[in-house]
Amino acid sequence: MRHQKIRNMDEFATLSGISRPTISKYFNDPDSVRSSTRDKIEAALKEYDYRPNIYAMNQNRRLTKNIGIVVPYLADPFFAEIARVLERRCIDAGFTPSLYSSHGEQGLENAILDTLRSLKPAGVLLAPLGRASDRKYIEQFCRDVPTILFDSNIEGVGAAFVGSDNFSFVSQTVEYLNRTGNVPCFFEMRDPVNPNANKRRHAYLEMMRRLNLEPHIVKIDGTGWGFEEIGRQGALKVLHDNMLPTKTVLCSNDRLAIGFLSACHELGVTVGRDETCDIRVASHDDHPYSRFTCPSLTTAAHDYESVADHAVETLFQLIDAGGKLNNREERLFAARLIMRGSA
Amino acid sequence: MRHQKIRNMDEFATLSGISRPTISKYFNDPDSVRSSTRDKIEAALKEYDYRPNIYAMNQNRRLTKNIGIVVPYLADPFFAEIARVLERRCIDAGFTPSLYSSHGEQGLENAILDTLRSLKPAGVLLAPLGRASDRKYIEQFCRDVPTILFDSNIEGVGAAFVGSDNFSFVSQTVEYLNRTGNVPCFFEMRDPVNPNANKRRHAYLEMMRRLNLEPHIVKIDGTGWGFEEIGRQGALKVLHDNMLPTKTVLCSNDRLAIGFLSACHELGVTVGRDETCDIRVASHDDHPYSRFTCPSLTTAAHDYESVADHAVETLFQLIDAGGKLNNREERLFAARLIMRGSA
DNA sequence: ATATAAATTTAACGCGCGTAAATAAATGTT
DNA sequence: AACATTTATTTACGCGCGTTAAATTTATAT
Repeated sequence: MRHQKIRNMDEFATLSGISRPTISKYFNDPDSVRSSTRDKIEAALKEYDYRPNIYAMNQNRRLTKNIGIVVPYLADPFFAEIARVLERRCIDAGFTPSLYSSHGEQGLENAILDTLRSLKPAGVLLAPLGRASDRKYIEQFCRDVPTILFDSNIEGVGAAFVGSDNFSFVSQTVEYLNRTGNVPCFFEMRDPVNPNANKRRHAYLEMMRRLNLEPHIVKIDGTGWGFEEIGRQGALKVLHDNMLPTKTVLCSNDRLAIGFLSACHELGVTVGRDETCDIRVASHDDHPYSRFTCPSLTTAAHDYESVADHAVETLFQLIDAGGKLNNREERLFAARLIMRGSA
Repeated sequence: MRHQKIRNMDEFATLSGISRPTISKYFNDPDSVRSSTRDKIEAALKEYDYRPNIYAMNQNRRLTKNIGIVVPYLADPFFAEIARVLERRCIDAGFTPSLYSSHGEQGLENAILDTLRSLKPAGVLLAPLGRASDRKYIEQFCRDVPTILFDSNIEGVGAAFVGSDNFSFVSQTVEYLNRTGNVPCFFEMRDPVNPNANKRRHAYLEMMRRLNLEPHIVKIDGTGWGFEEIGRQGALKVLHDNMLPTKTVLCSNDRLAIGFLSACHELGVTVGRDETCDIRVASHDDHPYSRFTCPSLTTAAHDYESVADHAVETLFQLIDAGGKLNNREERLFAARLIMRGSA
């Protein structure tokens, strides 16, 4: 590699002995040029280490190769994990993903959408805040930019939705808990930020109805995205007041359950499927830390890979179709029950 | 707000009654224009909702307003948290941060640096992979792009380093553990990826020497960034073989400790500061989940805010200074001991 | 009222690349 | 070998904004 600095594509074209439009074509799709010229270009590329100016590239292009990925809360390892898979898929497909976290704030979510708008991305994968989202703002954004919603649905917004089937989660845990012991009560936040929480509550009620059992819902206070602490405080209160309606607790999500288990330990309440234990606790999401809780958490796992794959695939279809799909697909993936120590 | 679409700055200039160069000046620094014209521009901005094309903006500018933030592993809530604070600081200062995770892979770290290079950022905040980093690659990058290293130092690379003082972490935990009970052994991975791990081991050995105590280091196998599982497997083995040299365990970091506690629970080994407990466990980092382990984890906390503030401040100085600082400062922040249930 | 400084306007060029049309060359087919 | 087809070259324009220099207007100070 020579240390000669190359200013622009013209210079590189001269040095590689290929015309500039062909070089341009190569960078937009290496397979679009004859293999012999491709070899020449790549040889020169090794020799001179030239990279086209991305700003100049994108300014005059119909569509950039950028993809925006937006999650509501990146400090939640669940979103970090799914973002990781999404990023990888985009890179493999030749796109340049950029990752954004709304940090649970509506203002930031809107600001991110503004930023994305000016990035002129080929498409966007958006997991909205949920109840805290500015629906109209997102709606307008989705009209302008090809967007797939994931994780948390907003009815009718975006070209498609890809997520997990909350009924599949809850039906499996309820069925399992009921079959292997006593009836579960449902432990959740009073005002959940995420619409999945509502779907899960409804699924619980529906399952209990089908099984001809009386449902019990335990609602705890707290706002924001610090679910573990909220779950812990709620559990401390419920356990202390002896207000648990049943000896089996089904938490709406793993992060609440992590807090719940922490409270149990603090109060000396033993948790496990063992007969000698005081209570059982189960949950949903298969959070990356759920296998390291004490005891390890029985939960229902997202099909991360499928959700990510299908979201990205749908986005690529959307991009290929020019930004519009005929009908708004809502694709839900089933959960997988993970039996561990806690229930 | 009228729904008229504005194509470019020229059009917006006409509509707002201000000349284009002045509009351009305004977007580069609103305070650089007279307040009366600023008012006119901002009135028109509300009316027409125009945003300059960022690609056209950046292509012909010496320096963009972009700042790159790179962390080794975003699924680790510690990095997610510090990234959150860094992002916020950059936004508040009028910059546009973009976040990248190396996902523990050298290839990806290098690819991210390539991407950043073509983004022509004003500056970069880089937490390198550590031992897995391609030193020469990073060195070359830092020569071309104003870069501040944080969390994990590479001697002589980058314009400055901002991180935590590992000796401060370990000295406090060792002193505390020794004072309140028996001597701690040091639990760590055999081949740690992060240079902080080595500093912590040395700090442990030094502290034990000062206290005239015999050091014991327990090294466990495992590679990669799945520290919890590595800690768990290591602990299962050590506990099963009864190879723990002392009844107090000081883990190199919280993620290992989370795995350790999980193993203890599985094997029925009780953990806590209480006399009746089998062992005590402490650690370092004050990981976001360390307060929710069972029992909650005694640990030494990073001064997140100070590290983030100082890293960003130093970067801004670096940018103002035109990309070069006279001497490479290495700034370390002290830890704060957090006493919880585990030790 | 005048001198001076500061801000704005006008006019124009350049940045690096996308893209299109016409032409030329290479490759494939019979 | 003649033809059709694919691929590359030449030429030229445009994208939207940064930036500069000179001319002009406006604000501030004397």
